[in-house]
Amino acid sequence: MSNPQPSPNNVTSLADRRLLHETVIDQLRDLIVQGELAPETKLNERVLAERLGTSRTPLREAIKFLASEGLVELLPNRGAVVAPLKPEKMKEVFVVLGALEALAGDLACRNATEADIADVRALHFHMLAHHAAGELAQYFKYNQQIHSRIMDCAGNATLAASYRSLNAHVKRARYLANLSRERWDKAVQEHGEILDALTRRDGARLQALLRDHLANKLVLVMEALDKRKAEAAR
Amino acid sequence: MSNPQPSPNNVTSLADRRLLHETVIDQLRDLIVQGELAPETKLNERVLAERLGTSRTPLREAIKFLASEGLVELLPNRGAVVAPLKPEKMKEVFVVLGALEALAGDLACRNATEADIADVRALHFHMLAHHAAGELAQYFKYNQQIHSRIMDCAGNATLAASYRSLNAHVKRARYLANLSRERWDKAVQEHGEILDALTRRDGARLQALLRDHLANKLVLVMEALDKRKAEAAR
DNA sequence: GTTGTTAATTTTGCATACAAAAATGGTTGC
DNA sequence: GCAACCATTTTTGTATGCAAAATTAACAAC
Repeated sequence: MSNPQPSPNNVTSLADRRLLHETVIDQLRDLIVQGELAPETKLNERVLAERLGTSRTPLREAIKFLASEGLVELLPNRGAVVAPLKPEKMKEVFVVLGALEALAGDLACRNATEADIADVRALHFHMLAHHAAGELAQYFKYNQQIHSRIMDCAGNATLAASYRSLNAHVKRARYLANLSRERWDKAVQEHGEILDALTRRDGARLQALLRDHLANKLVLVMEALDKRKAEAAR
Repeated sequence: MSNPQPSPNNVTSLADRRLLHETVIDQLRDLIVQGELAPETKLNERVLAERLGTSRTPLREAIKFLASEGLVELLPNRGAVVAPLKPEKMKEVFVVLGALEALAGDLACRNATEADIADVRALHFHMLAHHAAGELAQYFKYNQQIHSRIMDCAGNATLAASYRSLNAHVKRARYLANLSRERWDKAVQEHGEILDALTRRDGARLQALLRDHLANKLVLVMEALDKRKAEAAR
């Protein structure tokens, strides 16, 4: 049997063999979203490629991909930089996100199964637990999951993709916003109302709540951006 | 006045010297949107690069960029194909576009200058002229410009970018929808009401009109897709 | 004829090489 | 000292080369 192992014991599933440039896209996106690569950082291809353990070609492909998402900006003949975190841009993003989340809330009230809503409720109580314990990072994680879950309940993958793309910008800002206890409590209370509206499948109310929730978050982010700017000035 | 004019005969402005891969992005997008590269066409890198007069590297970068826009799909180790035109996907896109256009309409009613509205009106009458003359291609052109113009009046570049990206999918479908005279007349009439609502800056009404207008367009596209599918079946 | 297997071809994915443009640094003239 | 200019270095943009994977074709067994 001189079979050179064509594929009898092919254990690697199709999902496993991810391509290098795809992992690079994810790595680079994480670096940007988590602030390790600060806004307006120049992306030196040689240095970054080495850091990510790859060559320039897949890195450049990843940069183009993220440029379309708006996380990096392309400067002709001068490479690329991490997209700046401009207050004006952030306002725009929140307005669009508001419309997308509102739409998702409305659709979710119509399309969610009872099991879906039970899942959101479970996440909600996890979030409450971390809020009570003062664990901000964990709180953020479940908070984010709740919003994503509602988005998924809407049953519109295109909507979800647009949301995810824009939400990356907001996530970036989160790492520099520090929540006061008062604001934090308020956000948690709003989440209670959101869960309530979803449970009663009151689409109109859920829309309004999500919009308000985002508007309050925008205030937080703007304050953080102003503060950062003030610090940069002195 | 020491105007920094780097070189006297530097006619090429910064916008002019576009990079090869940027022109490739636009060329490839046009090929897809205008249907020259049909849905599900395999993108052979060697062939396409030759056709666009470039090498594989810029082409691959362009493909990654358009993948993020959703116009092409990446198949690991199997290259890329033009994104299929699935009815399900189209429905999703229209729902999201509806929310974005409605938002734009509302913002436009608040932010547009009188000059902006006059521009839209001018485009509207150009469109009417081409409708009267039965010139479908020119009608589409002005129709599209009206919607884009309203989008611009909203004064939210992020919103506009999201709209443009999703709208590319719809444009693709347009090339296979053939408008009956009745439907065409109805669309034109709707445009009259849209212009009216904008003129009166009635945001709530403009939102509703734009949503309905899109819903009607969706019906057209779905019919065209069904028809195409039926033809493909026999 | 169909199915399964294997060799040949093609195509993709990544790395590298090379050319053009931009950034840097140093020198000169004032 | 400093501004302008030119040479050097670095970095980007594009093309090409090469290995791995996938597709195709050919062929054998049933």
